[in-house]
Amino acid sequence: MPRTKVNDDQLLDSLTDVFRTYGYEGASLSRISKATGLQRASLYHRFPGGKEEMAKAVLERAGEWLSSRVLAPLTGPGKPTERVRKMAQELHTFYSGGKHCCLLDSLSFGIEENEIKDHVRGGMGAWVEALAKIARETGIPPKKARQQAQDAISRIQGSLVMARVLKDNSVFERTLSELPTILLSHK
Amino acid sequence: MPRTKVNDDQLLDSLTDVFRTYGYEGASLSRISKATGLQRASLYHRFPGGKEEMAKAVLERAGEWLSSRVLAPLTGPGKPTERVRKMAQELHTFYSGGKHCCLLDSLSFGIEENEIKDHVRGGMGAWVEALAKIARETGIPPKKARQQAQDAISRIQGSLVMARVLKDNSVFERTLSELPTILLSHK
DNA sequence: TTGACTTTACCGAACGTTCGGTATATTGTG
DNA sequence: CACAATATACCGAACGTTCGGTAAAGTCAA
Repeated sequence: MPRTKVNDDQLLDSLTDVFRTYGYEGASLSRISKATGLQRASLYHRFPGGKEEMAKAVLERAGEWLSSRVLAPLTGPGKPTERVRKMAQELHTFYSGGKHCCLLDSLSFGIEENEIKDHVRGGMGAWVEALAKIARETGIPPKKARQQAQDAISRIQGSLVMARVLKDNSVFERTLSELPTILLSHK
Repeated sequence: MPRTKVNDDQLLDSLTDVFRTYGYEGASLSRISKATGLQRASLYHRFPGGKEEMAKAVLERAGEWLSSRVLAPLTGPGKPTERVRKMAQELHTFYSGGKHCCLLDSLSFGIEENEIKDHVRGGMGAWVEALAKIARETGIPPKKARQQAQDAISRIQGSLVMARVLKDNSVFERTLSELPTILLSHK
């Protein structure tokens, strides 16, 4: 069989880039075609379900990425503080130092309630839960642990918004460096 | 001459709603037409410059709103803590308790660098500066004051994102209630 | 007061372009 | 050849925008 022009991983990389930059609606097939180097029909060959299937595949892989790289360090060995610092490192890579938008934000923007939004909601919910868990492990009461987990993610999301609006990723960088304090403070 | 079907204020209200929900690209003339009750051609009578002029008018008014209602209390009478609490109240109204997106976020999403994005950037910059100023007034060193101002806005933006994704405004509500602490902490 | 004239607000229809999606043809490899 | 992968050409619908025209309110001379 003829060699694929781009392999699945490269394809999903490009798709992820378009979806997180433009959102679901804004990710037109023209933009996707240009970003991937494949014509419309080729895209429909790889994703018979069209744009929605592309978005779901992107979300699927991002979810695996979140689990295996961002959340996994939280349950690994080492002191909790050190584990959170490790997560911050992974987040720095994931968001390219604040230059990228969050897929969970982009893909939930400007669309009606649907499966994609459900998927996104589930992803963020899992993230909150994972952060709350490690906070509880350090002896923080459940309710407070949950609040600090929410605050941590809220600050990550907010700093990414500020980075995009202000074209300045300094708040994002500082937020990541303060993550252990934000999440594990016993005050 | 004939009566206007909707006055300028009502018109801008509807426009604001569409732009902050769908972003610039996502705010199609069809959606705008439906939201305002005016046909496409009528919209071009009110805004000869088209969609871009509509967005600029919306931003203009939002900027005035920000200055007169959100930022003004910060320079008014009363203890700093009380003034920040007042701003939080206004923000609660502005964002309808977290049910609305932030226009600065929506309108800077998914578009290339242009006048609108400049306008948005200026608005957020002014907001940061106003918050940093009141923090400095309480004796917080300039650098730390600026960081706390950034954190305050970062948390507001992030909690609005979370409210949209999770369909739960509790983080937003709590963030507003903690604003005085976030902004004016001397720790 | 009347009727002609101007101004203003709005609308229906159409412009060329792009949208998401598809049917068909071409290409390249086993 | 068989068959997967990509490309070409096209579809109806929606995009932002423009144009010609209609109806209502204001102006003003007769």
